[in-house]
Amino acid sequence: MGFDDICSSGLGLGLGWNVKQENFSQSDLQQKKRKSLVRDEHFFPSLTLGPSSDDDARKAHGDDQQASSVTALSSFSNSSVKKEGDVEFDRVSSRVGDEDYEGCHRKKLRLTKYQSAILEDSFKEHTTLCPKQKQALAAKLDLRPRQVEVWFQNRRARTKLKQTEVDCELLKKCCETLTEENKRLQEELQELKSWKLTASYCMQLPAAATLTMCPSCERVANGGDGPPATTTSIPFTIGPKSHFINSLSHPSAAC
DNA sequence: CTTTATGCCGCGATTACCTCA
DNA sequence: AATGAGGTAATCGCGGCATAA
Repeated sequence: MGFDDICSSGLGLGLGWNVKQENFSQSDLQQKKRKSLVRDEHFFPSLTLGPSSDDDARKAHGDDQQASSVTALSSFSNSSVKKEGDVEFDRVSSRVGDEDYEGCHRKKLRLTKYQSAILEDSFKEHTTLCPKQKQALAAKLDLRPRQVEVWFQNRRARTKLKQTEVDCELLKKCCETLTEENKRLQEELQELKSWKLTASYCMQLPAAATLTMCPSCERVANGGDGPPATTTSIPFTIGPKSHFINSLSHPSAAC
């Protein structure tokens, strides 16, 4: 990968979040729309009591993992009942969740392959969900909407983390390339400086003694012995940079 | 029009659980 | 069997935004 490749990769030094921020700004728009939706629509969380539905769902999905007791930890509580029918119901109940978990530590749900696959597919389509989509997805996967919401949040976080790592790597490479370039330019500058010294020294000497012949292209400058066939009337002048620098350091490689 | 209160949502940081080597 | 590491679901707290009063 060359320097140009790296620098044209669209990566800015501000850590290129362009794509993602686009996504988020879109989601912001969605969010704004959503907020107006929320007030007009009523979502009714699907409450299940006991683990049976979970088991059924897992059987139906051909799950190979043990059914967790998540449903048993569902948002069924006094506070939940009070807020049933409220849009905020699921979120509020889940945030009060720890108290609902019968005073025990939280259990951890392990998503099935089927659930993960569906969620992944959905994430590919849109990284954020409107309440309707969330509700539908939750119903489809037999999860609580809050769980779907959490999954999307964590998924976004993982994506961002991965992207950060990728950007970090690119920046590292970019830094290495620039360091190399800097080193090369420093060396070139040194050569130019040393040539300048040499040139100013030569200018102080008689032309005949110094300007004889370019060792590479064999062009003779004013030597004073009459013009040979290949002689030009142009004094030995500075050639193109590369020629000149090379002829100083590696005379044989010049021209 | 401005201010204040409220609700909703996403995010970052963190915790807690689970699996696997 | 014990254990440490890694993955990830779940929680907490905060800030931004929209809306109603």
